[in-house]
Amino acid sequence: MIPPLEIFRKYIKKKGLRNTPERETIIKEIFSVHDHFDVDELFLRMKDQKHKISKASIYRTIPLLIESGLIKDVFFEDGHLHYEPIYGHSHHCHLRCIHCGKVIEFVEEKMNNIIDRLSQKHNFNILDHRLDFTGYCSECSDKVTV
Amino acid sequence: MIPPLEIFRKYIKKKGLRNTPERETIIKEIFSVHDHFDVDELFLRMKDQKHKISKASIYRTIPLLIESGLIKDVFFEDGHLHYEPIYGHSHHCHLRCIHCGKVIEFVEEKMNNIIDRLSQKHNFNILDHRLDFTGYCSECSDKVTV
DNA sequence: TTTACTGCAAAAGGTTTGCATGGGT
DNA sequence: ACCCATGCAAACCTTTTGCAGTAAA
Repeated sequence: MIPPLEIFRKYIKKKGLRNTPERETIIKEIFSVHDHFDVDELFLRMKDQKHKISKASIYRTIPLLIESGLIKDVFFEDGHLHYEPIYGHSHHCHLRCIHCGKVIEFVEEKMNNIIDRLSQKHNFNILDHRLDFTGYCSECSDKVTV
Repeated sequence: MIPPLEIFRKYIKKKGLRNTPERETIIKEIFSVHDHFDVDELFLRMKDQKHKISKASIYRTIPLLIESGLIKDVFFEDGHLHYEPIYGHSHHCHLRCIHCGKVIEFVEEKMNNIIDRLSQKHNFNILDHRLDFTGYCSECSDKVTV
């Protein structure tokens, strides 16, 4: 598999932009963990590792990462977007506990059928989808017996 | 069917809060059209009808409308959340064109099966879900032949 | 050498909040 | 009468932007 950094370098070259150490550091940090992140968390993760990269650079890099297919925004919570790395990971959906915040990821095989059917019926060129479930996980549904 | 206003009045009473003309006006305006809205649009719709209700009141009312099951937030776009009335409407999903913004709503019957299966498998008490598709609609996929 | 990128700080834009007034119960 | 809700404006928070300096290509 082509590594994320290579994907990004090709994208940058195609766009006639410039690659920088800051951008590569951001990508390395994002792909060092397969997990959701928001801008502030990513900023702090890099700060912990003595990488002094400004939030402005993170904000300016994120659209490039989305357009190159490396990450995508997965949900809006606490007043801001949360992202996750998608390159190299199969498309998955989320099951999120609204009490403890735990997220379970799973792959829903039936989605392809649904997409085919919808594309035909509504004459849509479907490029992406998101399927998310919210509720209480096993531990929390005991605690929160409303 | 119990009207939205009645639902809200019951909710308010149960919570020991107070009902106000402002809140009722907001609910009437939201349910006068079955369509997505954001805070600013709602504010302007009411302004057009000479209802001088502040944005602060809208922002303070929205959580009550969500908790009482009248509306929910459906997607984040252009830097803010968009809502839609859900009370009295069957649960539906969205097919959204990323070029012209057109939204098609549809009901996906298979979701109940998926929910049952997931609830069992992950021992989750699933309360809500959202399934959204994005891509190009029939008109736009011609224009945007990348 | 050109000009895109960075960091900083200021600005912008949406949402929340403090406060005095008003109004539901 | 109590005290929750309102409107206003200020505060808040996340994101964007202007600018001067820096560094890819």
